[in-house]
Amino acid sequence: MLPKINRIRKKKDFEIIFKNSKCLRNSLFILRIAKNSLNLTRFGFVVSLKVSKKATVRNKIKRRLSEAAKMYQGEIKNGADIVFIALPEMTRRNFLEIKEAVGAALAELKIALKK
RNA sequence: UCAGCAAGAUGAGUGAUUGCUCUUUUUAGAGAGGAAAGUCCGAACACCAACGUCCCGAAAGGGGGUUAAAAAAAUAGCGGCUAACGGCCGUCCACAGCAAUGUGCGAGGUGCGAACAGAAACGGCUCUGACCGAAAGGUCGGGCAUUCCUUCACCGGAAUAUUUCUGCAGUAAUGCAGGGCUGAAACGGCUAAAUCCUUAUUGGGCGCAAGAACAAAGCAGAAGAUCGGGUUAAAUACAUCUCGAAAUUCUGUUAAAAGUAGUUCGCUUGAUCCUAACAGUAAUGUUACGGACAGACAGAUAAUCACCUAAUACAGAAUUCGGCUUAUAGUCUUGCUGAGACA
RNA sequence: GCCCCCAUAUUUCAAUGGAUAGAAUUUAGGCUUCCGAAGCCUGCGAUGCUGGUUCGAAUCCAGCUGGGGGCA
Repeated sequence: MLPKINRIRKKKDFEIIFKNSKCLRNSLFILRIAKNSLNLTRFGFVVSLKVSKKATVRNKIKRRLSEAAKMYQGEIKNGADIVFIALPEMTRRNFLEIKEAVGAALAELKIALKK
């Protein structure tokens, strides 16, 4: 799990990010990214009831996404809020596949941000 | 020994590395369940309301207490347990089963629904009184009241006075056995609801997003990353036009009230669990220099490896407890049934 | 998290516990027309699932499943 400071924790923050953020989508999840005024990278994870009815499954997806995000944390420039919205396809994938997908998505974003 | 059925228990452990939450702060310590689930019941606690209610006060008001009545709804042999319950335990009876055991169709009444068929499942039928008629039948009424027994109560039973036949048992209610008849259906007719009525008991509303404390941002102007729409040949390669939303930054000016954003409390040591002793058939209760005990708030309790093993299921605490219901791999225990073998 | 509601043809709605679950709409075929539309006729098509009560359940009772709403 990521420490508390690196998580997005307030409802207002989520609202701001959803209002003005860039969007990226693949088969596993939707990714939204926005700049923040802090000198930190923060992550948020959304797993709705539509993904799975079981709380254990939802928790597992959150933990896996969190772990994947943690591995790439160092490569991202500080000052970004990133939100992952999980899709139902998530339930059928293992950790390695999720990790690869997260890596690919973040790499694509890094190029976009540099320019 | 194998197979099956029923009931119950358990729901892994140790070490290392990395990471998270809380408490301590140098260290270290603690960290999901038997169902945490469904939200089907019952309580605690909190606020609100009302009063057949009490205390303080001159009053304003404050602090307790209760939920009487009515309505919705629930329960129902008898006795016990519990804070309470629609729950649990014991027991009687009835039913099911070879049995272990399970079920509760267990308060009282009405007898609705009933086309066809039928003597009969209620605009009917039977019994009975009066009148009309030769008869078949028709018309108008009655099926009450009293006494005794029984029940917490409502009710019910018996006699005056009656609901298929025979036999046996019984004071009786009724039970058992056999016969006859009816129909699609009856352990029926002698039955019977979860529908309707009555009685007794329970029963105010609302749920921790309850509720409490502290308490910012203000207003005007300017710039504006970025996002969305429009225009357009193209607006998701970049630059550029226009409208709207905007994190953030700068400047000026900011009295009170308020209780918003937010923060903190509520929040976890309690009708708690384990162990032992005693009381009790049991549910359960009492006692102990005894032991154990997650507390988050976009929400922690995880990942990897090794050893070990039968360890592969269902599944994630959210104010807290007591139940019920549903999901559940593997292992273990007890009882029963069937088959085979041996004595 | 706490508290509630709903489920009937493709869709929108009906239906005292009682005969084959009804109407509009959709859809298929036919009639009508030179061809369409409209109209007329005929057909297909449903009680979310599993049990229980009952002689009989869309309806009553219990448990699941799937949708939807309110409360900061």
